[in-house]
Amino acid sequence: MLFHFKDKFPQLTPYWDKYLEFQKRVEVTAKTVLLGEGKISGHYIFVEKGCLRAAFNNNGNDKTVQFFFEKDGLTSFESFLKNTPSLFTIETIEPSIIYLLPKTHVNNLMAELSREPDFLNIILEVSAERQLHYMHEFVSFIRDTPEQRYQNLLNEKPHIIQRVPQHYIASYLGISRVHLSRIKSSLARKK
Amino acid sequence: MLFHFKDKFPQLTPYWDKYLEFQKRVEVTAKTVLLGEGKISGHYIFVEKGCLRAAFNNNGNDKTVQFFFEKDGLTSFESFLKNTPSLFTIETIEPSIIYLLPKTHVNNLMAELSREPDFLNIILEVSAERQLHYMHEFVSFIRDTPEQRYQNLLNEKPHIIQRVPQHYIASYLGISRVHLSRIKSSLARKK
DNA sequence: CGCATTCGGTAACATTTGTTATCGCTTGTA
DNA sequence: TACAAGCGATAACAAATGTTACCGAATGCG
Repeated sequence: MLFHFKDKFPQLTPYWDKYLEFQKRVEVTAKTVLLGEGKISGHYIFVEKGCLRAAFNNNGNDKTVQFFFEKDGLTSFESFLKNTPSLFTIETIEPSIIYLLPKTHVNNLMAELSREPDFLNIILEVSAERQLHYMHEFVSFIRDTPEQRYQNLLNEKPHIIQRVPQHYIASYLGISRVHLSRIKSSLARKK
Repeated sequence: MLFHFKDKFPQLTPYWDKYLEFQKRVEVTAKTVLLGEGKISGHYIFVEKGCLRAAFNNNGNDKTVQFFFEKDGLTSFESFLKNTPSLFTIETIEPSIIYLLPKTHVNNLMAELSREPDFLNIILEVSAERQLHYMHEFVSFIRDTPEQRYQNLLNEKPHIIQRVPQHYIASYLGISRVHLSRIKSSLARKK
């Protein structure tokens, strides 16, 4: 779940701030697991500083699903919503500063927010955005070659490529580390 | 946008029925285009009988994104929401009976629905479902081989494989028609 | 009926991608 | 400092997948 509540919906700032006191600030090293695959998500996670990824283990192969950076908020959506074991591990890539808001408070916050007249529209907008995000990823797999997918990432989200170790990006693109390396050198040759 | 309003949320039936009179019933042959790629979506589409697909043209290659059957409701979500050109064509696969509800009425219906106390939760549930649908498709591309994706489809949505021409399924799986044919005969040999 | 069109199977060959192994560079740490 | 571990480039080979072409069956239509 990817919210940018404060920046995108300033009218909600008072709500958000009210729950600041319930957030637990933690500083963690790189590769710290914030939520293990199979565990039930119990917090909303807000990235103050650093960089995280959501990933899962597939027969010993580590597969990255998404990256998160400063000001991103997230949970393992399905797990958080339905109280089911998380399909993903959430772990830091860099040393990071994280705020954790326990689920009970998230629920209270939601209940309060639902009285805000704009809330329905905000929810619709946020939901639509997330839906379109995954839809575009999905369509890209049907439509594009791995090389094109890498170029798209380079054009649309260069910060990911700059900040994230390459083998994570390879698994995110659905290809092997070796092949991503080949794609890069092939693109360098073309120029 | 995939709603099963009537079946899943019986409390909304009166609203739905009230707008029945504004729906236009059409009977169309196979391969009828209901919404062209690049056009702006102006209707909510409900499938009474038959089978549709959403697809797009990629350098002359036809790529299928999703299939729809009886009781599915749909629009080109992004186009409908933002009044932007649709990324997808929506067309019939079989001769079909379709109900079309013009956008203005959809908006009115939404406005009325938003007064229903359950509506926020319903919207959340529907949105979450759709988000998870696309997320699972996306994860499947990262995780699974084409052969596994075909088997998943066979296990989870056999009606698609039974009803839809094979070359549409191939493009939906992100592979060539020839390769899907290979996968099928390889699976047949294994058994 | 006869014909064109659509659809799916198969083969041969080309290209892409994965796997394994090796190397060098960097970084963290004992 | 020295050593191990992580990371990325590259090569050689294997496997997966795409492309093109051809065939035959089914279907729709004159």
